[in-house]
Amino acid sequence: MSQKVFVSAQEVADRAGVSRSAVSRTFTPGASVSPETRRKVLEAADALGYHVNHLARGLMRNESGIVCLIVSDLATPHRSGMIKVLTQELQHSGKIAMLVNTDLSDGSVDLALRQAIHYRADASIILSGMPDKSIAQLCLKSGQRLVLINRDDEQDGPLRINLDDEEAAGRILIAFLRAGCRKLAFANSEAGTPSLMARENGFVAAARAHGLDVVVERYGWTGYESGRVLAQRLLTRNQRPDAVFCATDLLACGFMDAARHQFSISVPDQLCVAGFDDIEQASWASYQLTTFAQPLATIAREAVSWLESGPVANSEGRTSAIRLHADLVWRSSIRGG
Amino acid sequence: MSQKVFVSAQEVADRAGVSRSAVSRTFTPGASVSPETRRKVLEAADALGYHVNHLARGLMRNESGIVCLIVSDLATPHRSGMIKVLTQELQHSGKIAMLVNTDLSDGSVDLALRQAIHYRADASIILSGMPDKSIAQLCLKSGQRLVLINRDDEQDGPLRINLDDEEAAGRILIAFLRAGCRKLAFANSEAGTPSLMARENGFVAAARAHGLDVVVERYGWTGYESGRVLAQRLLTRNQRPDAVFCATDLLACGFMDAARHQFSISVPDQLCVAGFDDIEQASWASYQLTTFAQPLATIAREAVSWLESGPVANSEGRTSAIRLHADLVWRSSIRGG
DNA sequence: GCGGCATTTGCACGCGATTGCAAGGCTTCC
DNA sequence: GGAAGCCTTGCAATCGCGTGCAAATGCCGC
Repeated sequence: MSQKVFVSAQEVADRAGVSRSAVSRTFTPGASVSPETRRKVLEAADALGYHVNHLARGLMRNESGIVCLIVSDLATPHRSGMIKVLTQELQHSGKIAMLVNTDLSDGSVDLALRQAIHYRADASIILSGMPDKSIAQLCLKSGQRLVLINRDDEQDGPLRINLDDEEAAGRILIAFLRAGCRKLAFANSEAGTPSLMARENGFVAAARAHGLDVVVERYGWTGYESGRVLAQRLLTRNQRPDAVFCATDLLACGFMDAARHQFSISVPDQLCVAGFDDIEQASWASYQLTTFAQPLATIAREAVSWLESGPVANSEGRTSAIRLHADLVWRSSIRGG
Repeated sequence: MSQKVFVSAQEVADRAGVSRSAVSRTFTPGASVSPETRRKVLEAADALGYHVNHLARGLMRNESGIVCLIVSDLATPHRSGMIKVLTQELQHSGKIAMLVNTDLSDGSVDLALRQAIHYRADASIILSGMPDKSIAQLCLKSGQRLVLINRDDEQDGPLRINLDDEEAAGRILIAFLRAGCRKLAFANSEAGTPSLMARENGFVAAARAHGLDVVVERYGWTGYESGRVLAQRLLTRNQRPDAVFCATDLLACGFMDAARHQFSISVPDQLCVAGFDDIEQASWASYQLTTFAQPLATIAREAVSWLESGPVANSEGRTSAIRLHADLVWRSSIRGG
């Protein structure tokens, strides 16, 4: 194997008997090159295995084609599903994803984020519960476009994509009522992110509108284990709930497991359960969880097409916001249907 | 907000009253700069909000700091867990991850991969079942370092990290025998990746060594649904198995669910089940699956430290291979213990 | 045959950084 | 005091590419 690995535009130019500019123009859409020259260049490029160096191109164009995904709870079913559709959509539009994992607590997060900025990423998509607005600020100040998914930062500039959590909460309440439930509970984590709180508040408000109270319990991180603890707390009360809306499918799975295996409560006969996200596990036979599906494909498409719309039209801080509808996926964790 | 977004080294140099080289050297570890100059530079840099442009640096140094993660089945619990630890480890060592999703079947995969190469990624880590060796070849030819995880390509150059699948299969056989099982089955997908086949072959061989036969069934993709189908096929046989080793936890979950909810078979009383990977769901109360834990942290550490060891010492194709041990995680899907 | 016009091509500069080389400053020692 | 040697520093070349500008080419109509 030769020591010299990459071919430069100069070498292609030499072989094709044209100038280096001609090579550059051949690979620049919309540039003025004659068919004949283009043919010669492409031929030489192919023979030499030439490819445009994106580092150099990004340097010149001042636009790298890199989109930075800033993610916490990476391994969670919902988040990984989101990453999957986002990377697909990005690749589809010729961009490439850089991944910044914000799970760690040491300084490496900050470091990686700065890294991403130093690579002059064109944009960042934040799917992180991290309440730290400074990240977003940093991205904006670096001239990146910014997409916030399921966060509700009151900020100018970014595209904000959210679900109509309150409305969904109202719908699930109706479903509980139809099933004959009256002793309502809401199981939440302590994360306190806007979407989680919207679900909680929407549920409580809807119940109140029907003259009903909701027992709200919050605990820990938004995961399976927290669901179990929440079940422990809610199912040992004097007035045991007969319906619980969990802020997340993961919580719901933990909740159901504790209810069944620990308290021998039958779902949905004695207890109706609903979740949110429609992760894969919600459809598993052991859960059959009624839940709300996040429109992942739509979210990804909206996000990427907004990014593609170019860095223009940014009328000095005009905020764009998209509010999407979450479909109710009906399964057997609620009676009736 | 001003139009000019980024500060260049020149501006820092001007403000600090030094030359551009001094600025560069200040941000290059090991370069020769006097404490006094360094102080002035850092001060100016801080005031102006200067950061090294990694695109330009990568261009000069011919090493970008980018590591490309080539992944299929991104949203799978095991894969997303792998990605999580890898990104953490990479960030920890000052590198940044680019994500290429190989799930799509259209040309965008190839495109994204080439993209990654065009960004002059220093290395690629392949966690993809994709049997396409050409990807690996392409990476190597581009002068990248390459890490293959749980694949067994017979190739020179890359670091290959594998588990001792056969040995693990032997251990689980012993567990089944201890539980009194004699009618053994193996549930596999049709993916046919080396590690899956190693588990199958190892299990069959170990059984044969004990004078026992194994019913092997393969179906579809390595996911929950396939597990259900496999259960359907294996549990309707005349001689119903009393122990099944599933090539993957996801298969095992589907298998258990079908066994319980569709065939009303009690696990582990009437059927012992084991899986592989130790995904989060394996520990959920509904499954309590006995399985093998992939040493994710170790894999990530080995991979990244090998990458850090630099592009040297590549004695023209010397292959490095690491074989790791998978710990058996004992839960209640097998009798006894 | 020639001027006018549109298209193509090459030159040369710039993007933002790294780095070899040589000049300059300082200490040290004879 | 002066030569030797080390540490700093600036100059200038380089990395691979994009692009404005002017020269060159080709085509058309008169």
